[in-house]
Amino acid sequence: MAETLTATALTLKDIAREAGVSLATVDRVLHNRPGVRPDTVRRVQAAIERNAFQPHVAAAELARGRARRFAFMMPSGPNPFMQQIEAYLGEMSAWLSARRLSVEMVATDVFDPSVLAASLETLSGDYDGVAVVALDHPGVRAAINDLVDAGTKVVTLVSDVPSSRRHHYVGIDNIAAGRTAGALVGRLAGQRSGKVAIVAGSQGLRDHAERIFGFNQVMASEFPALSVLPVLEGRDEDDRSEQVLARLLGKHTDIVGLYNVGAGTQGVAKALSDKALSDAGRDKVVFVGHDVTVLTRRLLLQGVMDAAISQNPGHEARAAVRVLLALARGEPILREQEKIRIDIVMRDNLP
Amino acid sequence: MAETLTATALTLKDIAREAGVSLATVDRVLHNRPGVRPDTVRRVQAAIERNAFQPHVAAAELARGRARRFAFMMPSGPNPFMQQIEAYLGEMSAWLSARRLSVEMVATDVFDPSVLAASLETLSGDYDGVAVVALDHPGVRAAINDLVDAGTKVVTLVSDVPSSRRHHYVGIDNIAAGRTAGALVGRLAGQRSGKVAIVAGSQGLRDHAERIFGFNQVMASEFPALSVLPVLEGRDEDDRSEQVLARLLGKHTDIVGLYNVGAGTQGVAKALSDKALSDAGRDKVVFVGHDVTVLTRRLLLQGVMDAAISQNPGHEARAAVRVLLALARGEPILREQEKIRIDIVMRDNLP
DNA sequence: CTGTTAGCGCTTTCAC
DNA sequence: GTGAAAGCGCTAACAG
Repeated sequence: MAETLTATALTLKDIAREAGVSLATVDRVLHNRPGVRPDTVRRVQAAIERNAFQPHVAAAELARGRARRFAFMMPSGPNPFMQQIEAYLGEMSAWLSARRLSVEMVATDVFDPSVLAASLETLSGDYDGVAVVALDHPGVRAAINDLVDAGTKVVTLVSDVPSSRRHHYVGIDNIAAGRTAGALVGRLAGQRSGKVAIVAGSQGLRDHAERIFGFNQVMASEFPALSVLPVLEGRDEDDRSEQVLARLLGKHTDIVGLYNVGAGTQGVAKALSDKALSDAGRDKVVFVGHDVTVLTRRLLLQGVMDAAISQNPGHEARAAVRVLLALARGEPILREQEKIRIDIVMRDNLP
Repeated sequence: MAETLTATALTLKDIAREAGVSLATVDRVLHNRPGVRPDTVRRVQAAIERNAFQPHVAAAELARGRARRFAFMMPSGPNPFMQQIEAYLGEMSAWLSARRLSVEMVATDVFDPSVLAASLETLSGDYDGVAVVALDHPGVRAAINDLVDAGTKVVTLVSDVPSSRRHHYVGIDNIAAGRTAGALVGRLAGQRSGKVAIVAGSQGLRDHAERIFGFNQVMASEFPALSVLPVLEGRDEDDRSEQVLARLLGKHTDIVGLYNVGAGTQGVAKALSDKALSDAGRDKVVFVGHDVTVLTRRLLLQGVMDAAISQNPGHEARAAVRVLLALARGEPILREQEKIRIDIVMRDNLP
């Protein structure tokens, strides 16, 4: 009826006694440090495993004594989603300082590869870990690899550079996110047939490109009654997004669905509601976008937007910190815990 | 350009010096222990605040030395969702023992209030914290309050007893979950009109009742073309769920949507697919249920089920442990982190 | 290659 | 009321 989960509370000293060696030797084996004879290693490891020994993290942390410094390299400029991540990092400050951790925010132009690469290089040596919203570009990849080679733990955040040797990626699977968006547009359009528009920031951004890829995949295979129009690029800006979309809506009268891949949501919504006014009787265009911000929350509540595909910014902020910490300490990463899910947010499950 | 989040690393000793008292006194003030003159308290508090002092958790944990024991009281019997929670607790075992925490699983008949209350009473005194999947009943409420009065930290899990003095609830807002289900059934049904069926375990269960309430709310206000049939009760059992649903499907030929509130999914799916065979040409019934299990995952992939409303069992398990730990240590709870979201899971965003 | 030892920053007796 | 001092279980520097 009652089942216990836990090893008994042994200490290094117990293991040392059992293996017939000193504390220091056990410590060396525990951290695979050199300078121990192979069969001493085996003897100690046997004792450790036999007892399922887990060193007490609090004691280790205290003894190590060193404060750890992490840097977060974020896009400069006003991106509401990034601001949310920064805000959640701010909320962790008590948690951080109770663990003698510091995180510093570094703003840079992440869209210019050479600027981003240069900024990354300046971080070298000063930090135990770096989280970076990265652009997938050879220069950036090299900068990341340099950091890694210098012993810094590197985590890519939101946007990945899979070809680099970064230790971990904290963010969603953007292809799956695009597929999810496609399924939603298709399903919510019901029996209707017609055209579907896509507004993206730029197809040069890896995450946008991947989302579009996933979206098209689903549309092509599952919703033959809907045809996808060529991708519009709004550079994540409101004005430009509004213009390009308004023009498209003018040209095609049978648009039933819209996928907004990036930001520029304000402009997209504007173009859409202008159209709604002009063709009163008709069914509303199904509108799916990304991320829950002050704006998208309002649009969802108003029924202008039907669903937002979202990655929880609070979770991303905390996961990035926890992963960097685990990497720095040499602890295992709880993959299940740190995985970022693709959330579907509609009016009734707004967080 | 670079903004730092963190207090400088002061120690108790620094505060003691600054306030002109000893370590012990600062410690007493820090934990509002008695035996300190009021104005000494003020002086010390001033120093603490002036420096935004945060005691080092690792040092505190180490010095306290005591291992903490938590109990999880879970329903006996094979409920896949509960089994997932237990499995995720199991995965935490290394994490737990590295912190000298133990969690014990206690199975009991949570559906019988007197049995549950009695089981809770037996826990008194032995544990620092208890997480319980609770039935909302006066006897259970009293048992929870007794535990709280005895100094045990109590967290309700998945199913709440809001009228008790439990310290925290780890679970979703079931009314909102029901509303989300309603919105999905309604939206996915498209332009169709017809009837909608509900299969629940029992309307006596608080979470089921709340979900149904939310579901009906949305149906009534937003989908006038759909009419909801009286709730079927399947006791969360496959056979019974299949029978009652099959009968209903036979009686009404115009059922376009189905909401399965609890378990018994296997039976529900069976009844549904039998019907699908019999009326080939017609549109499939929109089927929305709860939780991602081996079974619902398969049904989603097969397209039998359209969406699952889900609460992340891994997150719930970890949140319950973290909340109990924070309560036991007297640390603040990160509400944002511990909040359980209502996930909408469709085929393409299966976790 | 291995052992000894001095802390890390708190908590907790036990004296005063 | 308040303070002094002995650890908690590790790590790291130094000795051997």
